[in-house]
Amino acid sequence: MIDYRKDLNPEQFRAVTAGGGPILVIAGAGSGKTRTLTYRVAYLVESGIRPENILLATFTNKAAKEMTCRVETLIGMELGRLWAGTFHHIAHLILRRFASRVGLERRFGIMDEEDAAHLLGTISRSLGDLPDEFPRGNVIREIFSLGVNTQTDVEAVVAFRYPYFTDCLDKLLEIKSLYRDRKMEMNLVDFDDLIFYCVELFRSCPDVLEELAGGLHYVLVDEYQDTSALQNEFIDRLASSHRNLMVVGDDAQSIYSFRGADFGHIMEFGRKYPDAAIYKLETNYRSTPEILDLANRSIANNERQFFKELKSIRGPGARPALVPLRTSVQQAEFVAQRLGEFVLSGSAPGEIAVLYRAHFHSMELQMELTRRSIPFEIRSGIRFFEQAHVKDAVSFLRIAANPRDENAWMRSLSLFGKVGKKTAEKAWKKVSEKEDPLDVLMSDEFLKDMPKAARAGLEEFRKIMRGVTEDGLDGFPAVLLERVIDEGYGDHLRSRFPDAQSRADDLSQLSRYAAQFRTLHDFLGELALFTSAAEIDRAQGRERPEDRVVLSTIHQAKGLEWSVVFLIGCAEGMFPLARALKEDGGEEEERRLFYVAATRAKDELYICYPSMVFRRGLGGTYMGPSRFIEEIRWGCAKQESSPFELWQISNL
DNA sequence: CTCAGCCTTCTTTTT
DNA sequence: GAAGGCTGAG
Repeated sequence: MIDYRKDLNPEQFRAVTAGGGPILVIAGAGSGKTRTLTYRVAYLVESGIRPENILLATFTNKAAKEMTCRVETLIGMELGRLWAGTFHHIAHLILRRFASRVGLERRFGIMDEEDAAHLLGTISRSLGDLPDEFPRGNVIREIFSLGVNTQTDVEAVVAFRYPYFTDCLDKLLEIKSLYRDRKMEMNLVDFDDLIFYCVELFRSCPDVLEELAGGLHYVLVDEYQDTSALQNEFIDRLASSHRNLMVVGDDAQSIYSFRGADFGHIMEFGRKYPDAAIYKLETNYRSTPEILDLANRSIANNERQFFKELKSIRGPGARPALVPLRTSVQQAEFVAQRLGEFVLSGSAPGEIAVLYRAHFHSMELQMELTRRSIPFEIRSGIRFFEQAHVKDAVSFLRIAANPRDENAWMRSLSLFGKVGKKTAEKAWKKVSEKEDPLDVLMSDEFLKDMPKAARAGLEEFRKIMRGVTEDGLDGFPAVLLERVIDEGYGDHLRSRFPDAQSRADDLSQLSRYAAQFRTLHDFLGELALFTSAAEIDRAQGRERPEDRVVLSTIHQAKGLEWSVVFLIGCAEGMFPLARALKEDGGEEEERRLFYVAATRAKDELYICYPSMVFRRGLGGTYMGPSRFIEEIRWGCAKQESSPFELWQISNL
């Protein structure tokens, strides 16, 4: 039995042992939010609620995995059929079961963002001559996505967020409808569709909703401040039968408005559910008072927020260091040197993180760390499944799983010598005429009137596809993936990439991951929703020992903590990022991001900024320190009362 | 007509 | 560092 009183503070205890009904938990940074949620699940299970009657929605796969593990450790048993996962994951499970009720085929495939953007680009180009300022595929995708997530139409999104595309509106609407048709033809859905179709399903099929919501006695939502309108309706409906909905979040840490998140949802939860109980967690266990003081002073500059006062329970520590530097190269040298000193004095590298606003802010540091052979783990940049070679190899499997997936055909075909866009298109045309494109591929007819030069390549393609399809759909995904590599993709890698070995290693890792899935559909479905190699490691329970310094964007650092945090690139224009300030409420969102970054640190915080920023073309420009630094310093003329310790460069 | 290689452009944040 | 556009070669 768990001793809740002993393990939890009074604030947490009240939230964990609360009764039913709607509950809002405002959880400040480092106040034990995850602890509260995991104990709540444990508490429910110990009170006799069956795991399959509990739903726990999170934002990342990692958070879901971590929380289930922690609950299992707490209660000393496996949770089996607990509904835990990201919104997309849960929606995916539901949609597989009820696809036909919303007009989808049961075996639909999932497109990632890159595929979606590419398809949208192709569609818009097919509309003929477009002005140069017409949005590119990835921008169109963003516009549509924002529309779906905020539950508004394209007109509204363009009017409020993209007024400069007003002239393109008619074309955009046309593209949207073509996009919908093409997805249907190809039997594909995009990320947003997963949730959107579920909500449609709930709206139009009360019997389905009743069945699902009836089974969910308790619904818990993590990171509620980052939910979109669409996700909100999804959650509300799932909790509609029993109304035992507990949402946990912190309005001060809402940082995803760019993809439709609206922390208005957390602010207005009490109005939507007038009988909601509200609990606040305001004790911070993580950071020293000095670090917390800095964070509190910063966020105080925001107008729209819940009032709360985070208190540290820790003894005094060092003031956060403010480190002015001349250039980003010097900044990289400083961080690398300081890291070296920490490691020499016995700190574990895994207890240290370097955070930044945007991927490319870490370029110089990456080079410097490599030069000094300081091992680091980078949690940003290209995501594992979006790397070309991973998508290439997987595209053969996608054809096998869903022969109508034109994207996959085009991608695979184009990989071979002398097969370009035109030949690939021609091949697809021929193959898609018949009911089963794979039959045509294997027949003699396939090579007829194909360009002579391309025949060898097409033959190679056919060889791989034969390997992948000969067992029908009964082959194990891991085996099929190996076959793609053995039957020719391995050669392709070696001939094309200088780093073929490391790419091949990626694929073996992928194949090991694939081994846990029985069918191709299970594998491909999950694959689209996972995002990083690190997540594969975690999913397989072999997280490596923390022997590396972590480099991460602030976004990806949310919910994590380190003993020492370096926040780099705190120059005006880099952070807040000039482009983000153009958005409505952009400054406040950037400040929340600053708040998230600062509150990741337990013991020491270094805030670094280069004063010279090199920009493309025009040499170096002088940039002052971030306004987030200046506004905190303002009014603290005396160095003794400043929240910062100014770092002397001569230390370098 | 088709492909491949070179050039320019842009690079916020992510399930 | 990658994706689209342009141009020369086949």
